[in-house]
Amino acid sequence: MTERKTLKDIARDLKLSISTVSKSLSDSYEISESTKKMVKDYAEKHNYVPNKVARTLKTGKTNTIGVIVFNISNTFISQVLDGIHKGSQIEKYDIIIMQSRDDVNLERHAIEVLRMRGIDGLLISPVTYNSNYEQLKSLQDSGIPVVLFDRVDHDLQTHKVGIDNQISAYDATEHLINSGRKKILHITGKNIGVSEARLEGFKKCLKDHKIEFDNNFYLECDYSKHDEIEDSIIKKLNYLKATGNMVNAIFGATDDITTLTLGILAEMDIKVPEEVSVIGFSNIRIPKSLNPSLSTVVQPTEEIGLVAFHKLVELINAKYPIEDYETIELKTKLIPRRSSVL
Amino acid sequence: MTERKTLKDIARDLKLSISTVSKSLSDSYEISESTKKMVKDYAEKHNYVPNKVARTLKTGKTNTIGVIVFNISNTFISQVLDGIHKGSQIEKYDIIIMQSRDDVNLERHAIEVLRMRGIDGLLISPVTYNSNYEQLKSLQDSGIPVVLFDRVDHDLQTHKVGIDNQISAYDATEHLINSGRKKILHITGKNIGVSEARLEGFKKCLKDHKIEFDNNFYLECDYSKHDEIEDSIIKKLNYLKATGNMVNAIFGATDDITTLTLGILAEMDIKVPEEVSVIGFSNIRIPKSLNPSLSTVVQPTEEIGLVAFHKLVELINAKYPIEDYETIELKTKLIPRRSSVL
DNA sequence: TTGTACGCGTTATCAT
DNA sequence: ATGATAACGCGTACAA
Repeated sequence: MTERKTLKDIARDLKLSISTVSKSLSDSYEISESTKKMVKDYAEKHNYVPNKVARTLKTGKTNTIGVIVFNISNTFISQVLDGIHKGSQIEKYDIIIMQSRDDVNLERHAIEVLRMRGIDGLLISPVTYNSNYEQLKSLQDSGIPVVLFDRVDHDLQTHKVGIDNQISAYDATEHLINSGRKKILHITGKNIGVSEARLEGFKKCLKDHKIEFDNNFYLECDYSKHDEIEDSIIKKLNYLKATGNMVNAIFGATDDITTLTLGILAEMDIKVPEEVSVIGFSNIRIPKSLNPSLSTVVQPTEEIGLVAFHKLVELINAKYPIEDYETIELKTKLIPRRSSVL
Repeated sequence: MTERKTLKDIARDLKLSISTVSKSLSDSYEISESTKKMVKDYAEKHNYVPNKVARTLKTGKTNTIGVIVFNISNTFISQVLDGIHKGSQIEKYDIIIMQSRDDVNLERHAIEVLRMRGIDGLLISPVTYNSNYEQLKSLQDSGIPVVLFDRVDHDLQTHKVGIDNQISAYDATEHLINSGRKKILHITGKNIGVSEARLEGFKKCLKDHKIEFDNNFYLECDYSKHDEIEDSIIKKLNYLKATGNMVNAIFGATDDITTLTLGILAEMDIKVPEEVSVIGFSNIRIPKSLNPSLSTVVQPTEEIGLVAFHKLVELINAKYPIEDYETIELKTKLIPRRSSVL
């Protein structure tokens, strides 16, 4: 077992002082070319790797940012993470990812862990409206900037990066209405920071088309009990069917909900789009492989991650506290496919 | 902006020594209950959080493990990561994830970064057979254990956690043959550490059924050029069609390949399974929402992550160097659905 | 029961 | 051009 070399080891072996070695490796102008070359060669040969932990302790810069999401294996999230990762490659930041699993307490724990470990900044898609406001605020106050993404419905004063939820929902709803459907079931997640704006867009569209919002055509799923989502959708559809009040269209407010719904409809042998049209927010890469190909509101997932990351780095590097925070709403794209077109 | 409190601050404020404070917070028996209470209360009130960086420098333990995968947003990978995460919650480890993007040089860079930053262990799904063998070996030699998962076709001596690729492929192939298909196109990734065993299982099954392996019915996709995979599949299918040598079944060796293939077949208006049966390795959560519902070899993704993680922790905590490494092959499950059943 | 002093590996300041 | 030394925050052996 070969232990890691340190500056001290090299200094001893080369009969130099630690500081000379340190300066050589960082290519300081104070050191002669010959010495630099000798040190570098020696370091290379014995594959010296600087100890970032020590450097961090000294400089106070961790060169690490924390990311808190509800679930890494969610397709939308994993694509946003991809964007964040791309940014981090350019800016030389490491990424630590923590999951909240849509549980406020786990989210608080994640924030605590990241704070202890030391991060230069935090990207977070919060569990609910204003979840852990105090903790995030305190993190900010201690000099660690925070940027919100995706679920931006939160009172924390900072940059926020999401999409124009209301407009996107409006457009998707209108697409259903224009194809002749008026009995639209709206399925969404409970209090997940985007649901409200999407519902508003949905309602506004109904109103503009003189359709009354029917509370029977509304279902809220509890994201913190992820396994129950499927059941609650099944129950709702069965109920509507049994009461002779079946819808002819479904609006899915998240990608989990939308793809689950498609599978359920297939199992219930309900024809899409003949009997029920479906449109949804979705970011799976395979909507065209779905049954049937799914009409979707596509979010610029990678871009969300990338933009949020750059905004965070901007805050990290800011010399003076920023007061002028902005909320960035990226554009979505409506892609009609077979699930909503007869 | 409120700066972070340190032990020193608390000691000063409470007129105690740093070590008394330190010992109080770690609940040392040496300190009187009253002092401990006072210190803890004060720390709580001023929300003191210990500096993990300093602790790491002192103890040499980072309580962090590194994970290197080719792409976090791949469904299979993100589910494995989920398993790793679950394990880390129990064992109180932090996770740093790096992406290799199926590029040997990026993989090497990731290893370097993790080594600098300091990790207690590494989980890796390597880019190719024996990729960065030297670096991984050297990491091991410096006392950082490494565990391979998923792509375990690598000469590094260590624990490896994957699936019984050969048997799984054999069973999937046999399923196609039993449903009457003999002209089977095998689509796989080039040199990705699982492809070989899966191909072997495939070939063995053909042989056992007295079907000759036809090189025309074999396609290798370059994973490091991910965008080109779709094109190469389309080209292959068109070629087979044009030469009047179309297959009546497709075996997809990875989930990316399989779902892409389904989408392509739909666009080419080739009926599945009437004209072409499809079976594949896949771990998307929605195979039953696919078009048509996809027959799959389901891998125990989360379990792979969990087991690999626990094996790694075992190595980290091992008092003496382990010589007796094991390769764990978890069981897969074949789920026939509409894509392969007439 | 509490305090003193040192070291982890690095960077930075100040001498030589 | 090179070296000595302090400091980052914590844990711990040892002293009081």
